[in-house]
Formats: sequence, structure tokens, C-alpha cells
Amino acid sequence: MARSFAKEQEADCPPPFETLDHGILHEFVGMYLRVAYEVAYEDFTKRLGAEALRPGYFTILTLIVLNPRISQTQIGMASERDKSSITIALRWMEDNGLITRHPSAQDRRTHMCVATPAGIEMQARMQAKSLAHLTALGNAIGPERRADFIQTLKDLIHEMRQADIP
Amino acid sequence: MARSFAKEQEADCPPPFETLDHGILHEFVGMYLRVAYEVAYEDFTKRLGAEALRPGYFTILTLIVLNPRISQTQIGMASERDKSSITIALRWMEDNGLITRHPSAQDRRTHMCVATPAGIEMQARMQAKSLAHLTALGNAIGPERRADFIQTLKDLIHEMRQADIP
DNA sequence: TATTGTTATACTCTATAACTATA
DNA sequence: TATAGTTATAGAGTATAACAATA
Repeated sequence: MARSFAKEQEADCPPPFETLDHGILHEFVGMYLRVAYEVAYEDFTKRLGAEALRPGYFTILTLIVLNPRISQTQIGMASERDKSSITIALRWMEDNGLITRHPSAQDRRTHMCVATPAGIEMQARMQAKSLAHLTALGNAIGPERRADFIQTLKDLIHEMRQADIP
Repeated sequence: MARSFAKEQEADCPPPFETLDHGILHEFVGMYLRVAYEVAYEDFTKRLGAEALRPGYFTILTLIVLNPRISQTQIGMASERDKSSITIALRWMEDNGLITRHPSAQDRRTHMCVATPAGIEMQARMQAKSLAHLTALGNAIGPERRADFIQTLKDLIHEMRQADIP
């Protein structure tokens, strides 16, 4: 109601970019979350170089290194994804000598994932390189806001999952 | 180095889920940004219902309602996307009577986007419904942290874009 | 030469449902 | 019956490069 639609329409060229009104969009966290994710993803891949794994694969490999014998379903839960989203990554890592998989003696449905020495090395190398990425992120966030920001993200995720929508 | 790899490997079943170690992954903002985005997206779509537009379309429609005669390129810049990512949405909105497009008299390459009465109504209806979504987000974030959280997200985006990687 | 909008293509990320083999 | 992992498929998001029309 603040704007006169008919009057605005009289002009015959777009409005100047600097004067664009975003209105309520400034409150929409979702859009900023998406863009922030893309920016963080790009920084990670650029800093780690082409020979490194992508962020999602790094997450999986790290979970396997830190938790020998972890199962695919556990990896999915720990990284907040469905188990089917992980199949291809695990096979690729197995084919490339980063992990091995062994059926559990107690439940032959589950395959225990274990990092090979090459996998452990890769993870260590990537983790070392990723420190520059984390530093860049920390500086962009502001060192004093960093811990609270991460905690807020985690809270947002868990609170929103509980909230049942009418 | 804190763990004995050989010893861990002796067991024949996966470790209990509650004891899984995430290590440095707790510092990786990127993963939480992705999950938070997905959670926010899902909440938006559930609260607004099936007859509403998706979040990305709502962003575009809102920009057009608030800024009559905005061009496709301007919409792209304002929503941090390439202009090619918007073509399909604009055609859909035109076909469905939410907007009209008119070549500018001063530069016939640019098409000025203007919301129709139906488009204005749709945007108003969605914006009204979206308040519940924003409230849910605000509560999940914590009302006292909300403004700072959004500002931090914006800072993160703009700082990381400037940072040139060696 | 440069820009607007379009198209074709491709690349992230992800999930669901049905299947198998096991439990 | 139910679960672990696989597969096929689909859907969300996005971008790049080349093109015609126009500046």
C-alpha cells in the first residue's frame, strides 16, 4: 500500500538497481542460508585444490577415520542424510583405496567401513589444508561471533525438526 | 593419534551410534548451512501449502511487486543468481497471469516485469502466510539472537566473496 | 564490442520406493 | 516383519557458454 502501482507503471525503464526494495525478503533466512552454503562450498573446494575430495566426501571419510567399523546407516545419520545418498561415495572410496568394507560377523547385513592407510593420509592432508578454509570462515563470521553462530545453526536445525506444522 | 587403529579393528561390529566422534566436523559451518537451508525450505513449503509458490518463486514475485518494471538481470542480482536461472520462473509467472513483461522504450533489450492484480494478491497472500514460518524460524533461532544471526549470514556471504584464494 | 534474455547442457545437493539378503 | 545396503529415478537448487536482438 505504500507504493502507487499505477503511477510507477508510467515510466518506461526499469528502476535504478540501488533503489530496489527487498521488503520482507530481508527476514527470509532461507535465501541467505542457501547463498552462504554455496559460498562456503566454493571456498572449501578452491582452497583444497582439485586433487582433494569434495566437502561431502570429506565428511564421510572423516567419520570413517574417527570411527572405525562405522556402518553406512550410521554415516547417514551422523551427516544428516539418507543412507542411499552415501552408496556411491563409499563405493568410490573403496575403488580408490581409501576405505575397505567388511561384513560384520554379528550381523552380515551391515558393512563395517574402515579407512586404509591411504585414506587416513588423505583425511589428514585434507584436514590440514582445511584449516585455512576454517580460518577464512571464522574471519568472515567474526571470531567473537563464531561459536555462537555455529551453535545457532545447530539449534535452528534441531528446533525446526521438532516443530510440527499444523 | 588419540585412537589405536589396530585395536579398534579387532571388534566385529560397528561402534554404538551415541559414541561416534565427529572431530573437526563440528567446526564445518558448510554442512550445517546446507542442513539448515533444507529445514527452512521444508518448513516454508509445508506452512504455505501446495497451492503456493516455492520459496525461490516467492522471492522473484516479491521483488517484482515491490519494484515495478524491474528487469530480469536486476532480479538475478537482487536474489544472488545468474539471470539464466530466472528465465523459466518468469515465463511460468507470465503464463499463469501473475506478471506481465514489456520491452522498455529506452532499451528494447530489457523487459520490464510488472505484477498483475492476481500476482499482487498471490504475493500478499503468501507473505501473510509466511509470517508463521518467520515466527517459527525466529523461535528456533532465539528471538534475541535473530537479528545478529541474519546479519552474520550476510556478512559471511559478502566477506567470503571478497576473499581471494591464493 | 557489450549487454539482455533465451536455450541447451551440465553439475551440485538431496530423497523415495522397490529390491536383495539377511535378521 | 523389519533392517542394511543398492539401484533407479526424480526433484530441488544452481551455473556456463553460445546465440539473436539490440545498444
